[in-house]
Amino acid sequence: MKNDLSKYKKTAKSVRKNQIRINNERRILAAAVKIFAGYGYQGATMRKIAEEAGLPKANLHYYFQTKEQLYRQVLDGIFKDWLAAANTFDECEEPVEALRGYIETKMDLSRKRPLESRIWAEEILRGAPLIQDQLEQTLAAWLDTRVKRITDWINKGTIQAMNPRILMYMIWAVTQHFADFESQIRALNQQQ
Amino acid sequence: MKNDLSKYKKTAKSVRKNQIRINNERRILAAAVKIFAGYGYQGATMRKIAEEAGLPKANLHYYFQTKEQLYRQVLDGIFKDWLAAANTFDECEEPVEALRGYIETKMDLSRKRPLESRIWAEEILRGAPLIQDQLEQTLAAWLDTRVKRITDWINKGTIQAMNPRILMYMIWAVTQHFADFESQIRALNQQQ
DNA sequence: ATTAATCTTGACCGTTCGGTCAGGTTTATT
DNA sequence: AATAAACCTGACCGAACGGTCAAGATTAAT
Repeated sequence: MKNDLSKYKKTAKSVRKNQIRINNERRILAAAVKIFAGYGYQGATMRKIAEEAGLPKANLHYYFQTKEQLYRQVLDGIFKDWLAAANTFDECEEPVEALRGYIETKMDLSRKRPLESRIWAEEILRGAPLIQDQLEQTLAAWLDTRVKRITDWINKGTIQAMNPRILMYMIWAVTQHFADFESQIRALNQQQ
Repeated sequence: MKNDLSKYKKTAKSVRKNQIRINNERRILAAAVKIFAGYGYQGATMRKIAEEAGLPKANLHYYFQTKEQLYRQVLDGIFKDWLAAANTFDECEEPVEALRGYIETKMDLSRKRPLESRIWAEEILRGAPLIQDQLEQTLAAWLDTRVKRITDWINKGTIQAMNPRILMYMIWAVTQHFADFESQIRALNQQQ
């Protein structure tokens, strides 16, 4: 098998991946993000990604065996960013500060990485065929602990009572909306 | 040209489209909504739509010359529903009632027609290649008049001051989120 | 310097796509 | 009953898709 990574463990030096591999994988992943965001999974073609990366198509298949594997790695990267941003929720004890910090971090993410937000949105739109497991396990667990935290605040009377789960959905909806629906917002803001 | 509709104007009876044509166009459009919503524009194939409609593929091309024309008609239908719902905004003089009515109508639309909402979302996600004109003209005009109405309320002191445009974006974001991200919400709600 | 591992790539393959078309069938008109 | 208009559809087409492969080029290890 060409891409069996165990071979890299033979020598001390190649414990880390070769620099060529690192560079090319990065280039391909960056190109894949652009193309997947612009055309969707089905609309994106290996040819377009190869052009964007400035490499021959066959070379992409050397580093990522299939289009689906490449797409999975893109999704994994997005999910990691998502979770990293999510942890800002725990940095403050005070509900106002915690929520404000989380919302600001999410807005920053939408502003700085709109392409990733759109890839995520399209995956969910299609029924989350590839990331349902991660949603039901990792993300659901993350949400549960935060829901409990908000519930504690409500019980202590620190904040007004409401459905914590719905609150989180609304925060996600609004913050991601500005990345996902950017073309609509730009069209509407344009005149005046 | 096979589908030149001017031929229907020859006789009094055929001023309206033939019943066969009406029925089949409806069947095809209904199937197209399901398939476009489930797979996206690129992922949807004429073969899948034909299967869903229970018709041979060649028959689809008899009523809709190209895949893009079929897609455009689907989008037009969605846009009309969208605008019809939007007009409930004007039914009340009171800001609280007007906004509540509008939000409820939008939520109803998300609940009853989630497929259409997802098709719209995907079109925007891809940069609105086919509906940019409608966004910049019809929808922008609609939004402008409502923004002015909200601004009037603010100036009269009837409601708290805020950015009316952003308010509308937030309403859209939250109401449509429950249709567009349904699979994520279902995955997260599932455990408890 | 030699060998082995890794990387590169043009050419190619089977499949599926949107779309066409000839020719038959059904429906409407006279 | 005859003619015309509308409808139907299996078979087919060129293009583009994801993916493969053999053979050469480059880099690393000895």
